[in-house]
Amino acid sequence: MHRVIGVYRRLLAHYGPQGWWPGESRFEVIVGALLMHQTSWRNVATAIGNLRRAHLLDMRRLAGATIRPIERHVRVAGLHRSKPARLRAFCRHLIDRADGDLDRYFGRPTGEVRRDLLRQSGVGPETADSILLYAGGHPVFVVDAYTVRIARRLGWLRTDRYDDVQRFFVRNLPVDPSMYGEYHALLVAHAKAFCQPKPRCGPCPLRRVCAFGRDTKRISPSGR
DNA sequence: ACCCAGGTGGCCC
DNA sequence: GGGCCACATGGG
Repeated sequence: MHRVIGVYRRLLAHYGPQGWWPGESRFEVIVGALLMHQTSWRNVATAIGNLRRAHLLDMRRLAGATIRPIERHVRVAGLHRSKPARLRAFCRHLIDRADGDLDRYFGRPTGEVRRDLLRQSGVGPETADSILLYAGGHPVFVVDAYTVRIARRLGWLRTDRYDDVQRFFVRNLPVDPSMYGEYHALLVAHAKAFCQPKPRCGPCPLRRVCAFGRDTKRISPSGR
Protein backbone atom coordinates (compact mmCIF):
# COMPACT_ATOMS: atom_id res chain seq x y z
CA MET A 1 0.00 0.00 0.00
CA HIS A 2 1.62 3.16 -1.15
CA ARG A 3 1.16 6.92 -1.08
CA VAL A 4 0.66 6.80 -4.83
CA ILE A 5 -2.74 5.22 -4.36
CA GLY A 6 -3.60 7.55 -1.49
CA VAL A 7 -2.89 10.58 -3.65
CA TYR A 8 -5.02 9.13 -6.40
CA ARG A 9 -7.94 8.76 -4.01
CA ARG A 10 -7.58 12.28 -2.71
CA LEU A 11 -7.36 13.77 -6.17
CA LEU A 12 -10.41 11.85 -7.30
CA ALA A 13 -12.36 12.91 -4.23
CA HIS A 14 -11.36 16.53 -4.73
CA TYR A 15 -11.68 16.98 -8.49
CA GLY A 16 -14.06 14.19 -9.45
CA PRO A 17 -13.80 12.00 -12.57
CA GLN A 18 -12.25 13.90 -15.50
CA GLY A 19 -13.73 11.84 -18.31
CA TRP A 20 -10.57 11.65 -20.38
CA TRP A 21 -9.83 11.47 -23.21
CA PRO A 22 -12.52 13.76 -24.63
CA GLY A 23 -13.42 12.63 -28.14
CA GLU A 24 -16.20 10.91 -29.97
CA SER A 25 -14.10 8.18 -31.49
CA ARG A 26 -10.76 6.49 -31.13
CA PHE A 27 -9.57 8.15 -34.28
CA GLU A 28 -10.48 11.54 -32.86
CA VAL A 29 -8.46 10.71 -29.76
CA ILE A 30 -5.46 9.96 -31.98
CA VAL A 31 -5.85 13.23 -33.87
CA GLY A 32 -6.06 15.09 -30.58
CA ALA A 33 -2.92 13.41 -29.26
CA LEU A 34 -0.97 14.36 -32.38
CA LEU A 35 -2.13 17.98 -32.19
CA MET A 36 -1.68 18.33 -28.45
CA HIS A 37 2.05 19.06 -28.33
CA GLN A 38 2.85 22.25 -26.50
CA THR A 39 -0.66 23.60 -27.00
CA SER A 40 -3.76 24.13 -24.90
CA TRP A 41 -6.59 21.65 -25.23
CA ARG A 42 -8.90 24.54 -26.10
CA ASN A 43 -7.00 25.20 -29.33
CA VAL A 44 -6.77 21.52 -30.16
CA ALA A 45 -10.53 21.23 -29.73
CA THR A 46 -11.02 24.14 -32.11
CA ALA A 47 -8.74 22.48 -34.66
CA ILE A 48 -10.63 19.20 -34.38
CA GLY A 49 -13.90 21.08 -34.83
CA ASN A 50 -12.49 22.76 -37.94
CA LEU A 51 -11.50 19.40 -39.38
CA ARG A 52 -14.92 17.98 -38.60
CA ARG A 53 -16.76 20.79 -40.35
CA ALA A 54 -14.58 20.26 -43.38
CA HIS A 55 -15.33 16.51 -43.28
CA LEU A 56 -11.64 15.91 -42.78
CA LEU A 57 -11.89 14.24 -39.39
CA ASP A 58 -11.53 10.94 -41.17
CA MET A 59 -8.50 8.74 -41.58
CA ARG A 60 -8.80 8.16 -45.31
CA ARG A 61 -9.76 11.72 -46.15
CA LEU A 62 -6.83 13.04 -44.16
CA ALA A 63 -4.51 10.49 -45.73
CA GLY A 64 -5.55 11.64 -49.19
CA ALA A 65 -5.76 15.38 -48.58
CA THR A 66 -3.22 17.97 -49.61
CA ILE A 67 -1.35 19.74 -46.86
CA ARG A 68 -2.78 23.20 -47.47
CA PRO A 69 -6.37 22.61 -46.29
CA ILE A 70 -5.23 20.51 -43.35
CA GLU A 71 -2.91 23.33 -42.39
CA ARG A 72 -5.68 25.89 -42.58
CA HIS A 73 -7.87 23.96 -40.14
CA VAL A 74 -5.09 23.00 -37.78
CA ARG A 75 -3.23 26.31 -37.69
CA VAL A 76 -5.00 27.35 -34.49
CA ALA A 77 -3.14 24.56 -32.69
CA GLY A 78 0.25 26.06 -33.53
CA LEU A 79 3.38 24.40 -34.97
CA HIS A 80 1.57 24.31 -38.28
CA ARG A 81 4.67 23.46 -40.29
CA SER A 82 4.99 20.08 -38.65
CA LYS A 83 1.62 19.01 -37.32
CA PRO A 84 -0.35 18.73 -40.58
CA ALA A 85 2.28 16.61 -42.30
CA ARG A 86 2.67 14.38 -39.27
CA LEU A 87 -1.05 13.95 -38.96
CA ARG A 88 -1.37 12.91 -42.57
CA ALA A 89 1.66 10.65 -42.43
CA PHE A 90 0.24 8.94 -39.37
CA CYS A 91 -3.07 8.29 -41.14
CA ARG A 92 -1.23 6.84 -44.10
CA HIS A 93 0.71 4.61 -41.78
CA LEU A 94 -2.47 3.29 -40.13
CA ILE A 95 -3.81 2.48 -43.55
CA ASP A 96 -0.85 0.61 -44.90
CA ARG A 97 -0.03 -1.05 -41.63
CA ALA A 98 -3.53 -2.19 -40.66
CA ASP A 99 -5.73 -1.28 -43.60
CA GLY A 100 -7.09 1.56 -41.46
CA ASP A 101 -8.60 -0.89 -38.98
CA LEU A 102 -7.84 0.33 -35.46
CA ASP A 103 -8.86 -2.95 -33.84
CA ARG A 104 -6.28 -4.62 -35.97
CA TYR A 105 -3.67 -1.92 -35.39
CA PHE A 106 -4.00 -2.11 -31.62
CA GLY A 107 -4.56 -5.86 -31.56
CA ARG A 108 -0.96 -6.84 -30.93
CA PRO A 109 1.12 -6.95 -27.76
CA THR A 110 1.47 -3.56 -26.12
CA GLY A 111 5.24 -3.43 -26.56
CA GLU A 112 5.03 -4.06 -30.30
CA VAL A 113 2.41 -1.39 -30.88
CA ARG A 114 4.40 1.04 -28.76
CA ARG A 115 7.57 0.49 -30.76
CA ASP A 116 5.65 1.02 -33.96
CA LEU A 117 4.13 4.24 -32.65
CA LEU A 118 7.52 5.57 -31.57
CA ARG A 119 8.85 5.17 -35.09
CA GLN A 120 6.32 7.69 -36.41
CA SER A 121 7.32 11.28 -36.79
CA GLY A 122 5.90 13.48 -34.06
CA VAL A 123 5.26 10.54 -31.77
CA GLY A 124 7.42 10.50 -28.67
CA PRO A 125 6.82 8.53 -25.48
CA GLU A 126 3.96 10.63 -24.15
CA THR A 127 2.06 10.73 -27.42
CA ALA A 128 2.61 7.01 -27.97
CA ASP A 129 1.38 6.15 -24.50
CA SER A 130 -1.62 8.49 -24.72
CA ILE A 131 -2.65 6.81 -27.94
CA LEU A 132 -2.06 3.34 -26.50
CA LEU A 133 -4.10 4.06 -23.39
CA TYR A 134 -6.89 6.36 -24.49
CA ALA A 135 -7.40 5.14 -28.05
CA GLY A 136 -6.17 1.56 -27.81
CA GLY A 137 -7.22 0.61 -24.29
CA HIS A 138 -3.76 -0.75 -23.53
CA PRO A 139 -2.74 -0.67 -19.87
CA VAL A 140 -0.05 2.00 -20.11
CA PHE A 141 0.55 4.77 -17.59
CA VAL A 142 1.03 8.13 -19.32
CA VAL A 143 3.73 10.48 -18.10
CA ASP A 144 3.87 14.16 -18.95
CA ALA A 145 5.62 17.26 -17.64
CA TYR A 146 2.96 17.70 -14.95
CA THR A 147 3.36 14.12 -13.77
CA VAL A 148 7.09 14.58 -13.34
CA ARG A 149 6.70 17.96 -11.70
CA ILE A 150 4.23 16.70 -9.12
CA ALA A 151 6.07 13.46 -8.37
CA ARG A 152 9.32 15.36 -7.86
CA ARG A 153 7.75 18.08 -5.75
CA LEU A 154 6.19 15.38 -3.60
CA GLY A 155 9.63 13.95 -3.07
CA TRP A 156 8.70 10.66 -4.70
CA LEU A 157 11.46 10.82 -7.30
CA ARG A 158 14.63 12.58 -8.34
CA THR A 159 14.77 11.27 -11.87
CA ASP A 160 13.24 13.03 -14.83
CA ARG A 161 13.53 10.13 -17.25
CA TYR A 162 10.31 9.11 -18.83
CA ASP A 163 10.73 5.37 -18.39
CA ASP A 164 11.81 5.67 -14.76
CA VAL A 165 8.87 7.87 -13.82
CA GLN A 166 6.52 5.53 -15.63
CA ARG A 167 7.99 2.49 -13.90
CA PHE A 168 7.59 4.17 -10.54
CA PHE A 169 3.86 4.65 -11.01
CA VAL A 170 3.29 1.23 -12.52
CA ARG A 171 5.16 -0.45 -9.67
CA ASN A 172 2.95 1.26 -7.14
CA LEU A 173 -0.43 0.84 -8.79
CA PRO A 174 -2.65 -2.06 -9.77
CA VAL A 175 -2.81 -2.69 -13.51
CA ASP A 176 -6.02 -0.93 -14.48
CA PRO A 177 -6.24 1.08 -17.70
CA SER A 178 -9.31 3.03 -16.70
CA MET A 179 -7.64 4.04 -13.44
CA TYR A 180 -4.44 4.96 -15.29
CA GLY A 181 -6.46 7.21 -17.55
CA GLU A 182 -8.22 8.86 -14.65
CA TYR A 183 -5.05 9.30 -12.64
CA HIS A 184 -3.21 10.99 -15.48
CA ALA A 185 -6.12 13.36 -16.08
CA LEU A 186 -6.33 14.16 -12.38
CA LEU A 187 -2.62 15.00 -12.23
CA VAL A 188 -3.12 17.42 -15.10
CA ALA A 189 -6.13 18.99 -13.42
CA HIS A 190 -4.24 19.36 -10.17
CA ALA A 191 -1.11 20.75 -11.80
CA LYS A 192 -3.11 23.39 -13.64
CA ALA A 193 -4.69 24.47 -10.38
CA PHE A 194 -1.72 24.31 -8.00
CA CYS A 195 1.55 23.28 -9.57
CA GLN A 196 2.49 26.06 -11.94
CA PRO A 197 6.19 26.49 -12.74
CA LYS A 198 6.33 29.16 -10.06
CA PRO A 199 5.58 27.21 -6.91
CA ARG A 200 2.50 28.54 -5.20
CA CYS A 201 0.37 26.28 -3.11
CA GLY A 202 -2.81 27.75 -1.73
CA PRO A 203 -5.40 25.48 -0.13
CA CYS A 204 -3.88 22.57 -2.02
CA PRO A 205 -5.72 19.26 -1.57
CA LEU A 206 -2.41 17.43 -1.44
CA ARG A 207 -0.86 19.92 0.98
CA ARG A 208 2.77 20.90 0.58
CA VAL A 209 2.99 19.35 -2.84
CA CYS A 210 5.12 22.31 -3.90
CA ALA A 211 7.50 22.07 -0.99
CA PHE A 212 9.77 19.33 -2.25
CA GLY A 213 11.92 18.46 -5.19
CA ARG A 214 13.09 20.62 -8.01
CA ASP A 215 11.47 21.06 -11.40
CA THR A 216 13.10 19.76 -14.54
CA LYS A 217 13.16 21.62 -17.81
CA ARG A 218 12.34 18.68 -19.95
CA ILE A 219 11.59 15.00 -19.51
CA SER A 220 14.51 12.82 -20.60
CA PRO A 221 13.24 10.53 -23.32
CA SER A 222 14.55 7.13 -22.32
CA GLY A 223 15.93 5.11 -19.47
CA ARG A 224 18.55 3.11 -21.27
C1' DA B 1 5.65 42.78 -22.84
C1' DC B 2 6.17 39.06 -21.07
C1' DC B 3 5.18 33.75 -19.70
C1' DC B 4 2.98 29.46 -20.52
C1' DA B 5 0.78 25.34 -23.03
C1' DG B 6 -1.09 17.61 -21.51
C1' DG B 7 6.23 17.61 -26.63
C1' DT B 8 9.31 16.38 -30.24
C1' DG B 9 13.32 16.39 -33.31
C1' DG B 10 17.63 18.32 -34.28
C1' DC B 11 21.68 20.02 -33.31
C1' DC B 12 26.22 20.32 -30.35
C1' DC B 13 29.79 18.68 -27.24
C1' DG C 1 24.88 10.37 -22.43
C1' DG C 2 23.39 15.46 -21.31
C1' DG C 3 22.16 20.35 -22.57
C1' DC C 4 20.15 23.85 -25.55
C1' DC C 5 17.07 25.39 -29.21
C1' DA C 6 13.24 25.98 -32.69
C1' DC C 7 8.83 25.15 -33.53
C1' DA C 8 3.91 28.76 -33.69
C1' DT C 9 -0.63 29.94 -32.24
C1' DG C 10 -3.58 31.83 -28.52
C1' DG C 11 -4.66 33.00 -23.68
C1' DG C 12 -3.59 34.96 -19.01
